[in-house]
Amino acid sequence: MIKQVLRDLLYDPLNSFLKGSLDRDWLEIEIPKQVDHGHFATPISFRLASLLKKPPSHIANDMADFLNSKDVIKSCCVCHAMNGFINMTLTDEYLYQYVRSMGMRRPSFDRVSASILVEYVSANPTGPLHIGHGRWAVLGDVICRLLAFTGQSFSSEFYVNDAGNQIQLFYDSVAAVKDNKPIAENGYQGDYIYDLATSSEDPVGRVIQQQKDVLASMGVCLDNWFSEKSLYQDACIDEVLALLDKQSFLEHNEGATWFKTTLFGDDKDRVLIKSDGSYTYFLVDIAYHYTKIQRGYSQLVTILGADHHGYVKRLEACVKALTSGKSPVELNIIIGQLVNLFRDGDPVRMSKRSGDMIALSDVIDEIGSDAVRFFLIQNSADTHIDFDLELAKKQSSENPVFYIQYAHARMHSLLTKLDYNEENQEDYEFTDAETQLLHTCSLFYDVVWDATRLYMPYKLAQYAYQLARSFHLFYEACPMKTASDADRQRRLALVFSTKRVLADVLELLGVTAPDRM
RNA sequence: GCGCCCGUAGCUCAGUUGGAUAGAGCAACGGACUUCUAAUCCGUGGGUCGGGAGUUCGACUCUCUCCGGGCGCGCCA
Repeated sequence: MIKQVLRDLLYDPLNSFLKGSLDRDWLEIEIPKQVDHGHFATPISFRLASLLKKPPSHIANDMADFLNSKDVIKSCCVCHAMNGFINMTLTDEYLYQYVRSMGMRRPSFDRVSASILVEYVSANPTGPLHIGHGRWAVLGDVICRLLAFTGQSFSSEFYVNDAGNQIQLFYDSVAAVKDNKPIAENGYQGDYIYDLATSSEDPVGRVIQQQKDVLASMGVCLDNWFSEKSLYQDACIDEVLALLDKQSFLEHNEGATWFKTTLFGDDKDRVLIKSDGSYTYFLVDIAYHYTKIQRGYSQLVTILGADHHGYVKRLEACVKALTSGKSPVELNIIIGQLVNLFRDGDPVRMSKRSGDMIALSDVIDEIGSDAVRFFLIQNSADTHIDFDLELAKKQSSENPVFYIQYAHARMHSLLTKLDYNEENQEDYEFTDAETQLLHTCSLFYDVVWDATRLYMPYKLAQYAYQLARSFHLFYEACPMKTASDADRQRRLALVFSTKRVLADVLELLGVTAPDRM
């Protein structure tokens, strides 16, 4: 990672400047918003101001002078102090060699956690997935791709709610249609119920298969599909009750058994065994989380829709109680805000119970997996998405997916048509547009790492756009066909490196990187 | 009533341990195609960061309060 490289480069000189009192964490590397402030900058003088009792600008000036006097810095970087910041401009050759080295090997990323389980989608198998499920799916999938890319130990899982009241209601609804009886008031009413009723196959099994197929059609494959029903067959529900009881987390009241979740910050205590003796969903879910912990995961990542955020405190209480007195397990819940579908500005209804809903599969059929994935991943999970189907279909500059893919197609075209020879590179005098492209490329691993450790995959989508933009700009400013041999080979080398980065980015996003469009 | 999320340019959004003159894209307007793919690029205009108060060298960022929008608050799943 380039920031790490710079931090390592600056640490020793600055530490000697400060006579050995430099804390590594203070040496923060930023990317200036304005290009004339250099490629990178550090605001370290602000941190040191109170310690040294000098104004930041003085400290920055002294440090920049000191750094520029050091041969090891001077060979790769020019430092200049401005407004208290130390701005750094890397030499073209250093930047180029760094970007080139990125293609040779990946850096060794830190561990996020010893072993991670990512649970996502986990929709009820009582009907088709909708666009919101699509969002959790892409979120989870890109997170998993990032975890794999950065060498983490992890697994992904879909929790199948194939037991309980809703399932019974679903079976009843299908059975009613088969018997030519009306579906109950609170039953499932969609057209798909009538389709399912024409088959002798188990409707739940068919819905699960359909969900798998839809996810696969958008490039989402989970490692494990965990059945809720299987929990009833194991002894783990009893084990969980015994475990909670032993630690006095349970309470019997009004004929029911309660879990004192208020001990762990919940608003009120929750029922686990109803007065009629049946189990609540929550109890079974605790058993599910018990198995996660038993399976040895040290971090549990769970993606929930915003319509379930009221459940967060309960889950946190559950994990805290189950690990009480043991080594802690980190629970990391990501809330994805809801998605509203629009067509030409008009909202499209998505009620599960009514017949007129648009399923995720319909959206994928209409606009394609690439566009669906990109539109669902490009914003922070915290923002509500208004997803306009007509916009996503447009093949124009309004549509970022095409902008990015077109960049890749252009790169491929250049490299095949202009006969790039990797050995011919010897010129390191880059123009502004070339340097700017190199700089953007150099940030790739840093973006990957931020997106991974913060569980913010949208940062990667934004980087994809930024990289495509840098490239299109370079493309306009730097002709290759008509350039001198030296210019052409230097630029093609840059195209070659950029293409590799962009292909990696698109692979991480699960969006195709077309060679021609 | 309580809890979580959001409010930044006409629109969609970045801005994450508080730091430079608040940034992009789209849309609008004006330009560039005998070309390596114009699905592109260049230029212009556009802001009381929802309102107010506080914390300090410094606040879009932290605290409080109010306003507006979304979603939750079952012995449902």
